[in-house]
Amino acid sequence: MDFRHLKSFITVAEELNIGRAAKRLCISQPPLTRQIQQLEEDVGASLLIRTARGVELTEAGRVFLGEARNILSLARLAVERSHKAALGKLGRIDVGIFGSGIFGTIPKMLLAYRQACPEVNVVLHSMNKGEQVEALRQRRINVGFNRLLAYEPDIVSEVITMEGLYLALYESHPLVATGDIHWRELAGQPLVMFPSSTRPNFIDRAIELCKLEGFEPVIAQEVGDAVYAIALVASGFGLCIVPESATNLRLPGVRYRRLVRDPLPMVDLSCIYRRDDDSAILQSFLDVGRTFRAE
Amino acid sequence: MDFRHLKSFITVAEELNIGRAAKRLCISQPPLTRQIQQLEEDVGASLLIRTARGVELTEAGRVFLGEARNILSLARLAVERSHKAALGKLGRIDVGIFGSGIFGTIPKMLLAYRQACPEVNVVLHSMNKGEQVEALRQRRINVGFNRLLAYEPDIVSEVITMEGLYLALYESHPLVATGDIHWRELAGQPLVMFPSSTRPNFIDRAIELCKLEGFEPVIAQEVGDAVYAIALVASGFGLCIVPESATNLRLPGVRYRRLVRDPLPMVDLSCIYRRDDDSAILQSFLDVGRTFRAE
DNA sequence: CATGAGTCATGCAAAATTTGCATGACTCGA
DNA sequence: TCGAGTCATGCAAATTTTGCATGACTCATG
Repeated sequence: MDFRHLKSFITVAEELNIGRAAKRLCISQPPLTRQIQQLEEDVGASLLIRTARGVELTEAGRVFLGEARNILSLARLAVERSHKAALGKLGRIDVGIFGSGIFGTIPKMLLAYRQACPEVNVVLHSMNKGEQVEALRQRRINVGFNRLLAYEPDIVSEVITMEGLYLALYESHPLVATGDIHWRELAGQPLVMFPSSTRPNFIDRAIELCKLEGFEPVIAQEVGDAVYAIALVASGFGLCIVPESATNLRLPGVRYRRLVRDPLPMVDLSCIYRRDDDSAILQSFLDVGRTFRAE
Repeated sequence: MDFRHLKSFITVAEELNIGRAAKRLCISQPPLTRQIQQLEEDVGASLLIRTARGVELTEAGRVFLGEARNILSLARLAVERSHKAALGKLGRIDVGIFGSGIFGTIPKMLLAYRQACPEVNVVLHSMNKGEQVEALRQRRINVGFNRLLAYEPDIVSEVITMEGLYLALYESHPLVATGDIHWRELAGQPLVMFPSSTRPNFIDRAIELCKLEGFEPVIAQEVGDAVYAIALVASGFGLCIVPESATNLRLPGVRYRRLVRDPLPMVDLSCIYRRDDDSAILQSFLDVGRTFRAE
């Protein structure tokens, strides 16, 4: 049994006449007759009733006709789906994402990817930078999002976007009255810092900038996640330096002001993946990510 | 693309080595290599990554592997289902049945058929004798159940069972006291008669027997259906001659007594079908019916 | 660093399969 | 009775598939 047999049988069943079916299939009648005979022998049942004016379907033939159509459409689907998989438009991608990554650019990018490749199942895994690198190596994720990654030989890091830094203040704080806030004004202010993940991290970067301005920051509290940090700001614990994307988290009693100095302090949002990963799905994902970088 | 390509690909995907797969398929390695190449060209995507130790699946290959397995199992199923259809064990059978046929032998037979051929969809249609013959000719039903069918050249009638006749009486009737009731005792009793369908019918038969006993029956009421007739008996309208199977209908206030004379009056329950219908489904249905006749 | 075992790919002739032509056997309506 | 139309079959030609020999390449190992 063969796809050719199925196609032939379907055509014969549609024409109810072997000669006409042969014409439609662009072969002559005898080979078509033989194909049907072979098929019947293979199936082990008579599929056609030969009459003087053509053929009729037996019950087995009617059943087989339906099945044959199913099989052929499934075959077409198989080719189509393989094609899509080869283009990275079908399958599954596991994405590592840090706690506060769900604000700002990343969800927009995921949404754009979903529209570009609706048949790819995107699975998000919450993990910090170190866990992402480990998970990439163990192939538990295909791609990760983080900031300030130290160089790793087997990992590629692509900057998706650079973000300015903002200060989160409780609304009764005197600095709220000003517009942009210069970094030096952080001197002496109690700061809530995050995250305490693999170095170099966001805290190191903030401390470094304070030193450049000539003061040691006052660290009121260290927490693991931006949401916790901003919640503490809301209850008056102190101020908090956050990347621009975190300002999308609106909590009552919290205001955000841009932090400035020369040069303007910024932090990257990057996409990381295995250097040896040439899978189409990763490529299609990165392609969407790169359109964001271009903006 | 054909089934051979799919089987080859599945084997290669299982072995991850073309040479070993070829051994399992009992062919040499070069033709298998070519089959995979053909398949890849047909699908329009690379399915395997050739390495020094064998092959790996690409993402398209993984997707195609799943689809190929689906297709092959569907193909096996197609053969199996056609086989079953050829044996009359799969499909649909439309059965014509008269109103009071749902008591007694017919439901037992339908149950037995359901167990014998669980994949045949049995569709019941309520219709009287004349409608059944018409529906058979128009192929709206495959088989019908009825009694006392007059000969029709294109219809075969097979007796499933012969049933004795019973008298339905309201419980306060004097004849309830006796055991079997002789036909002659019906003289002068008001009778509820059914059904008034195509002749010859059950009424004709009853009247004929009355005349043989030398009296004209007193017909209190004619109704179309046994259920109505027995309901009228329950409310004291009169007595009713019913086939044995109808005694399975128990209504409060109704008693049944066997009707006797010499020879014992009986009526057939028969199965009818088109003489030119040689479909396997009908045969499988009749086979079950015939086991009932044998009892 | 050379070697060798193992892999998949390819050229080519032989084998197997499929096709088309000619024709047969049969049915059915004019 | 005949003729047009159907499916079936014998046979040689065309096509496809196969196996053998061999090539190109990778990688572990001495």
